[in-house]
Amino acid sequence: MENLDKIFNSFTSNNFFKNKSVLQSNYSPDTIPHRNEQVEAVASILAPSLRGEKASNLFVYGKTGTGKTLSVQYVGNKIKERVNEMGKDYLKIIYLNCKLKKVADTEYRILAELIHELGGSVPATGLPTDQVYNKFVELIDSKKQIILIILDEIDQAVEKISDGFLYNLTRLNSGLKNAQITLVGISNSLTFMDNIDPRVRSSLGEEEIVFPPYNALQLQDILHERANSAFGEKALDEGVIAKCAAFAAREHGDARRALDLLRVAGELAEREGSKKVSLKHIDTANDKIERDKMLYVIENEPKQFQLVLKAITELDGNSEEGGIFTGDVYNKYEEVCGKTGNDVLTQRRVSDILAEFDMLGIINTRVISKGRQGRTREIKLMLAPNIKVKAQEILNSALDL
DNA sequence: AGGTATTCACATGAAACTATTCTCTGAGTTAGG
DNA sequence: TAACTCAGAGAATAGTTTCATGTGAATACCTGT
Repeated sequence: MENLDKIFNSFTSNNFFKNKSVLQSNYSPDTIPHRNEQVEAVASILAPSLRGEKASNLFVYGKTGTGKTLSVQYVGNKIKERVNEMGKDYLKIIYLNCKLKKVADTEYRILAELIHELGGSVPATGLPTDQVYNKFVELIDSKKQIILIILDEIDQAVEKISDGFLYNLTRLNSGLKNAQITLVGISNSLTFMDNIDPRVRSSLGEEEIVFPPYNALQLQDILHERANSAFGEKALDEGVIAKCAAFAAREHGDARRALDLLRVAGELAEREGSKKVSLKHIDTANDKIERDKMLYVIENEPKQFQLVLKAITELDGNSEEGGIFTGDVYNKYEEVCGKTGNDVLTQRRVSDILAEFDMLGIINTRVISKGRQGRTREIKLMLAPNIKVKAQEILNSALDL
């Protein structure tokens, strides 16, 4: 029991976290370093809504962790504040993350969510979509107002739904007498606009802003700023921030990643009861993040995928020299299916599953020709030994072995 | 020896099938007028 | 009578199978020296 005391003590006495929430991903800071240009651009595009006029639709691109969402929300809040100061209420801002499953991954659900945000309500199912549209129109057109709809991760939604829905949204304005809608789309994919209905492209992309990735120096600035309010004095070793920034810069300048890294490193140091975050903690944190991400993916993979992965992990290491090939995996996979009483998929499908694992980075494959022995994929399992052990445990319990 | 043709063991594509989830429609139900 | 609810028909979707075609190089088979 004295162990418990030790754990609790390290949390109460050694509080070098002044305010951990600053490092969490949903925290929104007062300033956004190195994004002045973009923030100003967003602001000037959306500014007309201050006067109750319709602003141009805006489309924002950029990789994850480049501050897109943050900047847009920031500007949105400022505008909203300003409008409230002026004592008006003709502006409504709705933020919707299209990636959230079960909330916004069908046209119907997105609309339902929008209506919900506006204070209306619709049944979870049962109504035809155009009626939901009508309800939505009715709701917003009841008075003169500007509706600013921010659709985050819009590429995810379109992938699932099709762009017809965006077309409908952009066309909605022409049927409105009082209200006007401004759409702000945020996309992680730079090529998103390329395969979209031209009509949608022209109306949604009236204005476009690209968010470039941060470089290592910029990441350092960001980290410094947040670290100052997150940690107590002298809680970080020399070079900790530089190292975090360097790690994240390697991953296309993902600031979120950098902050996660710093936070996890801090948590590790805290748990250890050490007074400072050292470089070593960063490495451990990096491993841990990587590991947790991998294991999370593996755990949530569909059963058949897990069966295939199980087959690969069994072959990995103990297989005779020369690597693992598709045929080997398939045989092993059949065996595993037999043991666990699962249906056996065709080789064709397993081939696709392998390709998907490749995409996820769980395995690495290369198509090689072995001459008379045919053509196949050479497969390498990309899990570090300690992760592999853990992964096998997860697979075994998921497959009741 | 040098050149061609075969052949293997899958890769890669397209289309069709299937089970599940969504959407829509109309009948039945409810409640207010 | 209008609004709501719900079951079932029909449409969309994801996961998978079937069928078809493609592929790189080791190996087999020629061919002429």
